[in-house]
Parts: sequence; C-alpha cells; structure tokens
Amino acid sequence: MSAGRAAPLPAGFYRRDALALAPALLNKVLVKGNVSGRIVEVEAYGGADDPASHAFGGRTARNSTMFGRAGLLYVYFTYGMHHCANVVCGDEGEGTAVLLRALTPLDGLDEMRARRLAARSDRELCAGPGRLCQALGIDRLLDGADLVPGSSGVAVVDDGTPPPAQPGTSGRVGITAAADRPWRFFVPGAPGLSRRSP
DNA sequence: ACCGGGATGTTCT
DNA sequence: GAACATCCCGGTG
Repeated sequence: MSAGRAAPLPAGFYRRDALALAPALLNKVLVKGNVSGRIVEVEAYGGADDPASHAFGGRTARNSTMFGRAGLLYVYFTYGMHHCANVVCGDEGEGTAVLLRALTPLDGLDEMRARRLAARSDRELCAGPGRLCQALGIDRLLDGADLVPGSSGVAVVDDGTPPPAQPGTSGRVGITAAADRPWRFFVPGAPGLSRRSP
C-alpha cells in the first residue's frame, strides 16, 4: 500500500446499518490482487423502507447475497454490461448494503489502465461504480466473497487514513425512487469522484 | 462544457 | 416486454 500499513478492519465493523457504515467506509482501501484504490464515494441502500434498494421486493436469486452476513461483497450485473459492487452490512437477513461508487487509484495503475481502455485520464479509472469494477476486475464470480484480507482475493483494509470529519452528502445517483434521500457520501475534493453528481 | 441517445443482457412483470 | 444503483461517444454552444 502506498500510505501506511494495511490492517484488517475490526471484527464487527460491518455489523451496523448502511447509513452508519457508509461514511465509515470512506478512506478505507479496496484491494484485489495487486490492484487497490481508496474508497471516496459510496451510497447506502436497504433497510425496511427503501424502495430504491434491490432488497425492497424481498429475496431473489439475484440479490440473495445482500441478505447474507455482514462483510460479504454483493456484486450484480446491470445495463447489460456493467458490474456494481456493494458491501453487505447490518444483521444477516436484513438486506442492507453500501454501494461502492468511486475509488482514488492507489496501486496497480498499469493493470487498471489495461482493463479500462476508454479512460482518458487516471482520475477516470475508478470514477463510477461500473468503472471501478472494471478497473479491479470485479465481476459476478466475486459475488458473495468475504472481504476479510486473505480469504477471497478481494478485501477492504485500513491504511491508517481516517474517514473525513465532514463527509460530503447528496442524493443517490441513477435511481428514481427515493432519489431525494441524502444517502450518498463522499470525500470532498478527492480525486476520482464519479462525474454524475446531483 | 453540457446534453442526448445507443449499447447490451439479466431480471422481473 | 419493460426496467435497469451505467458508461461512452458524438453532437452542439
């Protein structure tokens, strides 16, 4: 890791609701193989009454990971060509998760560039939920992967950078239902935030 | 810079 | 058949 030592997250880190986990996840580092990036933009989904959540209509084959144990990666495929990655949180069976929307690239930039031929600059490599999955090579094969380092090839670690004291917030991007809820969180001014901002 | 449309396939009605 | 937690490219100003 470029900055400081990578430490696993404390046990129980993910066992809280998405609205609480989302800002806490900012500035943690997502690692896959030799590639990593700092989490700088996320959105909370789920809970009892979130009509924008995949879990809203109940458990199906597609969203079943979202109802699983906290600390798993929920990956789904959308728009016929993009993957999106979420961190499952809360209690098992609850169906709540945090969508990873953007990373600041840290390591493995050459590998990211090779996978993201359309990116016109390094800031664009992981600037969006579909883009970051492409940059890291995350697809449905990783749906249900455990995010504890060493267990699955993909992990979230702490390199010593704390979350921002005052995260930016806004409405969630790309949805129609409950789009007004300020459940998007980001690191103000961070390189690589997603372009589409409300 | 901003905006509009097309790509592409899985999932659910 | 329609919707979709998106992205990219080509238009215009």
